[in-house]
Amino acid sequence: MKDVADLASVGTITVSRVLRTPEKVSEAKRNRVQKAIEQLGYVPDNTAGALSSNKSRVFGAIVSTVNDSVFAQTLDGLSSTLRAAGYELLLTSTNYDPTVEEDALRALLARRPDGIVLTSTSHSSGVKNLLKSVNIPIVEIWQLPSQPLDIAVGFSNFQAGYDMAHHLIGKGKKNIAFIGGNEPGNDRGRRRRDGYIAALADAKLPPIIWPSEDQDLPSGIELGAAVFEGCLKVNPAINAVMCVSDQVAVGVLCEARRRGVEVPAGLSVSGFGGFELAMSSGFDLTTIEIPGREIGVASAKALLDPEAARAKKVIDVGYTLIERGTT
Amino acid sequence: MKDVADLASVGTITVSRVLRTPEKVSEAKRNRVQKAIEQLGYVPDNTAGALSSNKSRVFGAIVSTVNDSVFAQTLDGLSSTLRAAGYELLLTSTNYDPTVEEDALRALLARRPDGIVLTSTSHSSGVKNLLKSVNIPIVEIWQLPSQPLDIAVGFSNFQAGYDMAHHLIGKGKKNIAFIGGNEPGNDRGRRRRDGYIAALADAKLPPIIWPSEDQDLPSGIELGAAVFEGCLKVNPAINAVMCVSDQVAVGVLCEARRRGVEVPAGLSVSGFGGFELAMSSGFDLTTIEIPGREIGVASAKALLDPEAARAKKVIDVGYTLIERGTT
DNA sequence: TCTCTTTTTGGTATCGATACCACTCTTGAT
DNA sequence: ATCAAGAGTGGTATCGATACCAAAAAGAGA
Repeated sequence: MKDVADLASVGTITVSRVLRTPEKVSEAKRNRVQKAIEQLGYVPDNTAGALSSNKSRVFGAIVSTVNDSVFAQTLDGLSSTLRAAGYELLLTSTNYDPTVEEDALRALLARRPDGIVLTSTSHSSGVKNLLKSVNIPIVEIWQLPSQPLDIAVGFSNFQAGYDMAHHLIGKGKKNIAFIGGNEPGNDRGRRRRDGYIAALADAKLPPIIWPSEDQDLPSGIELGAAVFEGCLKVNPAINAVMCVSDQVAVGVLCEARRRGVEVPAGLSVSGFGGFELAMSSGFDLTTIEIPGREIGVASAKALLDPEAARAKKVIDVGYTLIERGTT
Repeated sequence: MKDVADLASVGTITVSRVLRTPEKVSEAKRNRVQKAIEQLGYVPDNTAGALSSNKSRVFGAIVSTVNDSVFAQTLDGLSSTLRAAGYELLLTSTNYDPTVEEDALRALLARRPDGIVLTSTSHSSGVKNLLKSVNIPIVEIWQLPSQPLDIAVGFSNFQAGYDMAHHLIGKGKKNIAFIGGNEPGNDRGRRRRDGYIAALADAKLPPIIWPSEDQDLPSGIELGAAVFEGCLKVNPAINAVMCVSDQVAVGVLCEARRRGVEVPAGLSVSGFGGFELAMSSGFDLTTIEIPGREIGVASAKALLDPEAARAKKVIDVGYTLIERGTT
């Protein structure tokens, strides 16, 4: 930076100002400085800037997994929006292991981020203390927590589960099973299940949940395929399955086709998530679509302007129940 | 850090050593320091450490998209391995827009990363110059470049395309079409296509490629579904389609089922990628599986020990052709 | 016991930017 | 012509760690 300043015959502080607040520098000097930067191939050192200004221009994200298409969209929206504003994203994933969260957070805080995004909503006390001790915006995303730490961006999984169950009930189905939602560390699926239970209770229908907590079954598509043997055979009265995710629903649909089960006449199937596959022509799956990218964009905005976001506290991006051919 | 040092009655440098090289500090002082750290809830400031040591303990990644399940696995492997070694990952995605790469790289370099991972292999001269001017390990992943900038980790898309085409030829198919691979900015699909062309040339068969470069068609599952109208109707002799990705292949299979086309008797279908769906029970798709996570782990290792990696220069993780029911 | 090596420890300068304050130079109003 | 307000500019201290060097302590061999 000194070299640039010398070449342009200005003080170092002017170079700094050209980069951060160019409007406060006269045009003549600004041009001279910019030419010098170009000429020397100068790349500023943000680590130094972070130290002196106490602003790192970096945000941290702790996500449960990047390996999920709708999560990935969120990350995408987050990172693009932040980058457009001149910020960068420090990414850490916990792989749904809650014990990793505190370590990850500590490592993140050592980088002095200007804000943090978290995907989980239940935190250990160590995590809560760490978050309280730093004075930066904290954004919890996806599941809206009942007691937000600071700012929350997402939607209500409970309500989504309720709505979908209500939709199936409205189609005249009386024996509706809920499939999945018992993965440890993933409380979002559980909330949807709770919404389902509430909707059935309101309609005075008995809930059927499969698999039970203690059964160790594969998740995803394979779980859906296993439904026929594991669940429908045991309880043949079931004429609708509400799946915790689109992946599971696709598994059910594939297997239904193979077995010649008619959908939705013999069996209604619903999904959740707006997974690409569910939207494509092959399946025509009724599902709840979550605006994944929008969650990312909204949380980026919350990080960039925490005051405005704190005024709202909870930003509900909502969801859309998309009725298609499987119900 | 000064507070911690005072509380433990040692110099600040000793505190620093407890954190970075604990084996060089006597046990008594080490314990005292660690207790003081705990007691004060001290979180070290890595931005300051980065400035003085010229080592940021952060690596940068520029990926084309996070929104792809196999890519996501790579990111996952990368980030887990780095975090285990005490490093963090700064993530930037370009969304397949090559013009973004230079900007993203410049922003990344301002953070003084200790190394960089790139997914694309063709770079603008500005990017190349920037990379040359910094003296840190550069790892290009997925597609193995013919002229690696520094270190490369991946596999040969050309060879994978060749092998799959060879497999189909071995099944007695004579009219094999290649579907997809023309998305701008994604040269990996193009390489697979080139491998396909080479294999067909070796077998003295004419290549059929759809859609052509100038056709603007949706990609992914929908492209597969469009094959029947757009391609097979025009050229009914085609009895095998080799798809650029599993997504496209799944689209073909769905549509084939609907139309009652027998697979593989009437039409062989192959995919690429090892997308979860292709491995699950519903489709039984012949595909090429890429060890996505392993690419991430291997590139993390290359970043952490660049000398060992540079000795090899190119790390080929290979792929596996998985023959299933669709061919 | 003494010397010599090795280990452990601390003081001070330093990394590269920005904050803060002070100063100069405009500009426009009186 | 004089003054006030504001814009533009630069000097210097500072952020919080580590590098480098020197000194002290501990151990080893005679």
